[in-house]
Amino acid sequence: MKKNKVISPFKPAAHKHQECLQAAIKAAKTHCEDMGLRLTPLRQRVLELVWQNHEPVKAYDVLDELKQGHSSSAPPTVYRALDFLQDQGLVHKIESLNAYVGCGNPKELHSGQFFICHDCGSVAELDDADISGLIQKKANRFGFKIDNEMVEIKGHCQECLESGI
Amino acid sequence: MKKNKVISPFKPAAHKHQECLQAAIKAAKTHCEDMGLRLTPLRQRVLELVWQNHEPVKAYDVLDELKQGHSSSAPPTVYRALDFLQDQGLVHKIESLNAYVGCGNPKELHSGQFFICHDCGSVAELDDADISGLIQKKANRFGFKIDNEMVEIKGHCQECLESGI
DNA sequence: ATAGTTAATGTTACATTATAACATAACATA
DNA sequence: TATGTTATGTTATAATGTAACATTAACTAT
Repeated sequence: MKKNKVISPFKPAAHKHQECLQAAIKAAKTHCEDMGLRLTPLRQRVLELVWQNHEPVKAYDVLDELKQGHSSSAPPTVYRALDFLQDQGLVHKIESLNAYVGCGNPKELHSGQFFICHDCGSVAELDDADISGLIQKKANRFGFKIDNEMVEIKGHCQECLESGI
Repeated sequence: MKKNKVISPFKPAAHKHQECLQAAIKAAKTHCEDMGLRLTPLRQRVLELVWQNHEPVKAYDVLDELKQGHSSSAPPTVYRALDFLQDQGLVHKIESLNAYVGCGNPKELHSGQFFICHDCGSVAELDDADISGLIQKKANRFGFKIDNEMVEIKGHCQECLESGI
């Protein structure tokens, strides 16, 4: 098992997003089956909507799109589905944006470290054991027991820097 | 200059909060004078309210208290003051809580790393160059230029663990 | 001193994000 | 099929945050 992974790079080079999305849905299905949980059509649809691109998506934007095919949707519809997906590690919430991104790595529950480009809006997720480990070490020094870590880094991705926006 | 500081420890042992608050206000005054900025009575009052304890405070709670002596207060009153104080590094926003904490270290603009106890609600701020440096190093690997880092760690502080809540 | 300028605050209205509470429907299984 | 559990529907409202414009206070340069 690699310890430090780039879960999701910036603007994955020349990737066919349809396949990317399919893979995520498939991983989610497998994960839920393994866990004895139900990836209902509603939950799957919300997951697909979050996965439409590699940018964080707002709950109410998901809601608007969800309504197109599912007129009974209301805020709780979306928030419940997002809660479920978050609990399973299938999406992460970006706290500093009040927005959600898909995660293709539901296997091990993790928090992840997010790098958010101000220019293009896209997000890269790392799951870096060095960062987690260092934070853990620092916490140990004053007897703090970690439940959950949130690391969100804002700045400019290489591609945007190079294109000189 | 020390590189790794505990800006604000958990439940500062046997501290007289009145003095703690006074020191923060004084530091704020000095900082604003140095910068040629106005720590108006309103801004100072908001800073005092945020500093009432070492826990994150909600904007609307500040508003409620502010209204007691300043009946014309409305949401923009508080958010403007908080924006000013954040810009000056006098308070930090804890994004994962939508809440604000005072910072006694306005000198150097910094992001800080926050350790938040689920049990007692208090927050410790580190300004740890090792953590920042490591994040910086990881970012460099994929050409990401950091503007701002947010590190918010949730868990249980030593005191609460020991008291076995 | 005072007119012009900028910064700060007042005020109203509204936008965005999220949850409570209870009703109904779908599913699981004895 | 009766029964409990999980998921969804529905209404209402809470919590968080901002836009836009009016007014007041403070600063600046004559």
